[in-house]
Amino acid sequence: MEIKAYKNGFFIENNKYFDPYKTFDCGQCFRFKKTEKGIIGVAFGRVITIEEEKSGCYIYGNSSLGFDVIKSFLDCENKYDEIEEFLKNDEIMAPALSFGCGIRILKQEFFETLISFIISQQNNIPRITKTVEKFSELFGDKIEYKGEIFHTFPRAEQLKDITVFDLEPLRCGYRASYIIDAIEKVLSGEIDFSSLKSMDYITAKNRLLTIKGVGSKVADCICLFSLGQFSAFPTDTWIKKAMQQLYSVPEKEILQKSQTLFGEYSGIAQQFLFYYLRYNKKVHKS
DNA sequence: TCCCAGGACTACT
DNA sequence: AGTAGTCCTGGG
Repeated sequence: MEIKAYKNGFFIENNKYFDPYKTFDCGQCFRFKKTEKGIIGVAFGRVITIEEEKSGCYIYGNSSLGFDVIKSFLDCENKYDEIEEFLKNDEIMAPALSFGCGIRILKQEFFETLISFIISQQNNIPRITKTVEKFSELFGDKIEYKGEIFHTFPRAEQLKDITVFDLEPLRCGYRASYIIDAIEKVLSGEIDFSSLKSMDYITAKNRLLTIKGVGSKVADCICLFSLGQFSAFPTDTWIKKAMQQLYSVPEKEILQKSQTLFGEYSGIAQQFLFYYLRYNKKVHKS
């Protein structure tokens, strides 16, 4: 997908394989919201807006955005037309692909993804959003943009010496101690983004599993949404039900089956399935 | 009041 | 090795 520098921002010409609303509303990120014109939120320490016009999308930041950063964030390199075409060979997936066409996998900041998806367990999206927002308010940097206050998601260094007590305002319950463990492991270098990025999917996932509160599902979310591991197939309760009912796969074989069905694009298939299920709650009863 | 929500841990067999 | 119970919290 082509992205061009335009004034002090960027422009993406109308493209059926980039729908900002679907992309930011398919559950992969928690810090963007709808506006009248498009989407606004915080990532990479900046306020980012995406506004849809007749000819395409304009992307701006409160301060200048690196071309490479935004290109990577929106996963401009991958060819979603080809990927979707490939996944459409599976007739069960086909309707989900048509329905969700335009979803892209965001490549998000590692630390934010790690903490956000720890918070996400046994939780619902509105509350996850609130908790992540509160976390940023408490520990991140304040940004004022067009009369509105935003907060960056804190870097690990900004969270030195915090305890579960400091997280009490989050009201995130037992997850607080998990967050503390994650912060400690990142600060000690035990969990290190650049080394994780250099690992293959399975090795990276296993390393992530050493963090308390990070199980298979959360680890897969981190692999997919921040490490660019598209083989990852986050299996939450919805996906579990769908795989059991649509593909008649026993629970234990879901991950394996995803690899044979979708291979290196498992993560993309997962997002389309998830988006489809959330809006067509057919496969909801056990 | 009880039950559950985009899981994971712990303590049992 | 595999699996129930349990865990914080807020909304229905």
